Amino acid sequence: MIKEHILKKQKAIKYKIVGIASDVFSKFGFKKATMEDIAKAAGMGKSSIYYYFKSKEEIFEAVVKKEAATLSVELEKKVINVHDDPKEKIRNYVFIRMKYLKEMVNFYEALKNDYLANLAFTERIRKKYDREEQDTIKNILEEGVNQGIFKVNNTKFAAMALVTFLKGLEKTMIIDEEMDMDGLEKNLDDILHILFYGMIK
Amino acid sequence: MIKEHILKKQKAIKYKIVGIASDVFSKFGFKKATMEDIAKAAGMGKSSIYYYFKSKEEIFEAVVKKEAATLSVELEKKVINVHDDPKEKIRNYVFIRMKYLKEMVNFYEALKNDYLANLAFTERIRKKYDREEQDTIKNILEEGVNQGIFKVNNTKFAAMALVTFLKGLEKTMIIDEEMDMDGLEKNLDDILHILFYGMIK
DNA sequence: AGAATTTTAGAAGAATATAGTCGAAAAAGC
DNA sequence: GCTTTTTCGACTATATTCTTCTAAAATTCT
Repeated sequence: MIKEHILKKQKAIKYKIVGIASDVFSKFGFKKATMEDIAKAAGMGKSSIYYYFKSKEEIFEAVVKKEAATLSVELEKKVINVHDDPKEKIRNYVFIRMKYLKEMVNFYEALKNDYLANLAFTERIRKKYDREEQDTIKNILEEGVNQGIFKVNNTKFAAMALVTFLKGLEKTMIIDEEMDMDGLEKNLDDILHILFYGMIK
Repeated sequence: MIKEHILKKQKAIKYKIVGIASDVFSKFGFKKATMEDIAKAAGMGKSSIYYYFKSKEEIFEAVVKKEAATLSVELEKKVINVHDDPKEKIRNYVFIRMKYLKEMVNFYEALKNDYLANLAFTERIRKKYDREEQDTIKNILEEGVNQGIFKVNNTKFAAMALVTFLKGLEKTMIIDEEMDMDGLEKNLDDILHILFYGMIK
C-alpha cells in the first residue's frame, strides 16, 4: 500500500517533471523531444521518469492539461472575477487567449508531422474546456446586455461565434506556418473595435 | 565531364540549400535537424540533397562558412569602411559580433552533446577568420591612436585582448546554458564604457 | 527528334537513437 | 535493521535516420 504523505510527495515531483517537460516540449516539439532530454533537464535518470509516468504521451498529456489549467486560472483572475466593464473583459479574454495560443503553438508542432493521428488525441483533452470557454464568453456578453452596454439578441450564438473565431485562429496558427502572428496581434484590436462598435449602443 | 554553365546552376542550388539548411539548423540544432527536415523545407527529395552534398556534416560546414562570410560582409560595411570615429567603430564591432553570436548559438548547440568531438571540426573552419578579426580590431585601434583619440601602446596586444574577451563570451554562450544573454547585452555598454574611459585621453 | 547529360525520387541497407523494461542498489521512513 | 520508496544503469526491441543505389524524369545538346 502507498502511504498518504508519500503520495503527496510523488505528486510534487510529478508536478516538477511536468513543468520541466513543458519547457522541453516547448523548445523541441513533441516528436523531437526525447525522454533523455526531459530526464537530463530534470537532473535524473531516464528510468526515474518512467517511475512517475508510464509513457512519453502521458507526460505530454499532463503538460497540455497543466497549460489548460493555467489558462483557466489566468482567465479566472483577470477576466471573470474582475469588475471591469464587459467590453474590457472581452478584450482581455481575447488577448490572454492569444498569448496562451502563442505559447501552445510549439506543443502543437507535434501535430504538424503526424497531423491526423495526433489531432484526435489532443482534441480529446481540450474538448472539456470548450464548453467552459463558451459559457464564460456568454456570461460576459449577458453581463454587458444587463448593464445596457451591449445589444446582443442571442448571447449563446454570439458566444459560439466568438469562440469559433478564436478556434479558427488557433487552427490557422497551427497549420499555416506562414502566418504573420505579430501582425495579427496588432490587428486584433481593430477586429475587436469592429466587433464592439457594431455592438455597442 | 560537367559543363561550365551547369556548374553555375549547381552552385546556385547549393547556395539555396545552404540557406534553407541554415534555417533548419538554427531551429533544431545540428543533431535534431534531419536530412528529411532540410529536404522538406527545400521542397525536394532527400536523395536530391545528397546529389549536392555528400553528408549532413558537409551541409553544416557550408552553413557555418556562409554565416562567417555574412558576418565578414556586415562588419566590412558597417564598421571597417565607415568614417565614424574609432570609438564608435569598436562599439559597432562588438555589438554586431554579439548579434552574430546570438544567432550562431543554435548551430553550436550541436556541440553541447558531442562536445569535444565537434569542437575540433568547427574550430578548424573558424581559425581562418580569427586572424582576420584580430587585424580588423588592430586597424581600428591604430586609427584611433593616429587620430589622437586612443592611448594604446601595443595595438596588437590590445586587439588580441579584445578578441580573446569576445571569444570568451562565445564559449560562455555555448557552454554555460544558464547565462542571461539579455542582461549581458545590456551590460556590454558598461563594459565598453569602462574600456573606453580607461583608454581615452 | 533523339542521344547525352543532369537532376530527382523512391526503395533499401546499415548504423544509430530512442522508448520502454527489469532487477539491483541506494535512500528514506519506521 | 527491516520495509518501502526511489534512483540508476544495463538491456532490448523497435523506429529513425543517414546514406547509397538504381532507374526514371527533366533538361540540354546536336
